[in-house]
Amino acid sequence: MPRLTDARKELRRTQIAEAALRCFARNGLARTSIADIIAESGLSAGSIYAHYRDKADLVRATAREVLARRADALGEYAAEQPPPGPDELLDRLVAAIDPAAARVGVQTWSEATTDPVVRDVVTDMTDRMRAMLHDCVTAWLIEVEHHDPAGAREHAAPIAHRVMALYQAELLYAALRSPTGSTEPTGPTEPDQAAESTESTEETPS
Amino acid sequence: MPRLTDARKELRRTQIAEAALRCFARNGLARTSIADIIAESGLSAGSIYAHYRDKADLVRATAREVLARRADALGEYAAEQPPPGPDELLDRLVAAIDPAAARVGVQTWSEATTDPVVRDVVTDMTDRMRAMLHDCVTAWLIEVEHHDPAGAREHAAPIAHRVMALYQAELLYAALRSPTGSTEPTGPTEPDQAAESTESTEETPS
DNA sequence: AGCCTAACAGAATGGCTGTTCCTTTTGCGA
DNA sequence: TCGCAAAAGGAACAGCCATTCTGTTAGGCT
Repeated sequence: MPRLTDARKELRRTQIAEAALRCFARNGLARTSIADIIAESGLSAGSIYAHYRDKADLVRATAREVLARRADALGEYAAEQPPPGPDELLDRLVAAIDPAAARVGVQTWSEATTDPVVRDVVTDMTDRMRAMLHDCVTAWLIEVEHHDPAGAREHAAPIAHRVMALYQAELLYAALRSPTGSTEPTGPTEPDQAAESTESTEETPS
Repeated sequence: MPRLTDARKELRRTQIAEAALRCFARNGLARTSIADIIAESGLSAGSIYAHYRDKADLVRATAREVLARRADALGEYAAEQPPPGPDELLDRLVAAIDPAAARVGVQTWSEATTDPVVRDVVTDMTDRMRAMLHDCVTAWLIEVEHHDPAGAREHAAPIAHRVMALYQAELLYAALRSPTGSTEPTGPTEPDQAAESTESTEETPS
């Protein structure tokens, strides 16, 4: 094959990224192997490594994807006229949460704890979303609440901060509420039995 | 050695768990190998496996530990007289956040996404903390705000929910703000600067 | 249409990881 | 104090996993 056209190349990249996303949502970032992604995407190792430098690169790409999708949703809501108020905005954002994406989102936060690149992606996206919220709340204060335009932005800042925080908490709750990972999609592996309680307290009198 | 006395056994368990905690805070749950924990604790594989069934068991134990520590801090604040209001309670909780513990806490959330046992631990602890907040806010409403005792509990519920959510979001921010892990297996973690004062929002959450 | 090159498939590999096994040591009960 | 069994040490091991390599194929450019 010659160098693929940009459109086709991007198509393959998203094909891989979405397969990875499904795997991550199912089994978590750490417990997803390249073999899993190969099985899920229907491609091969060679193909994947032709499009992503390594696994960390793929993780970063999906992290960007998940966060960007969220930011897009927010931007959509925030651009409406008249500008929605903070409570309504939060309600809409929460209602639009996709459990699978929420799981991967939380995993992304964890990854950000360790990987500086992912951390920057997360903080950038968070700041961007907060800025959009800030704009929206400011517009709402002025246009709907008839707040004094002079101090509106300043007044809106803590509100935007709070909406962002509450949204992220709801994201966490959605991730925890949704069912835990299933077995692998293909392959005859025995279903892993969940470990029983593992705490100490040996009551054996021996 | 015969079966160790209970006190000594628990001592070894916490010695291992705290070494693991440092490793997790430094490199993350997934990137921490048993070899790392061996090096950090100064013990051996045989010793570790005498006290914990496997790595997952150790992870679960540290997850419990981290969350329990947080719940204890909350319980301490909430038991004060007169009962602190939601804003002050949140400020205190946020000020008491330890960056290393916050990192491991976020990693715990991620693990809860995949491991049903950890998920139950996280949800149980979250519910317990929320219940404590609920009690505290109820007492505050009645004793400080002179709210009608009849509907106080009902009125306090959404407030407690919000405080919990805002606290968890601040935990996330602390985890992202703190420096990313080093590669050195150095011993004690140096305390990072605590979060600045969180501006109190204009009013109690509606 | 035809070539040329990069995408792709799939096996090979080497390093690392969790866990176990066996030996040595040592704390505790008697 | 003595002895024993459990705990600690640490090497060994088996399996997995990310990545690479070698052909093979097929898409775009001329």
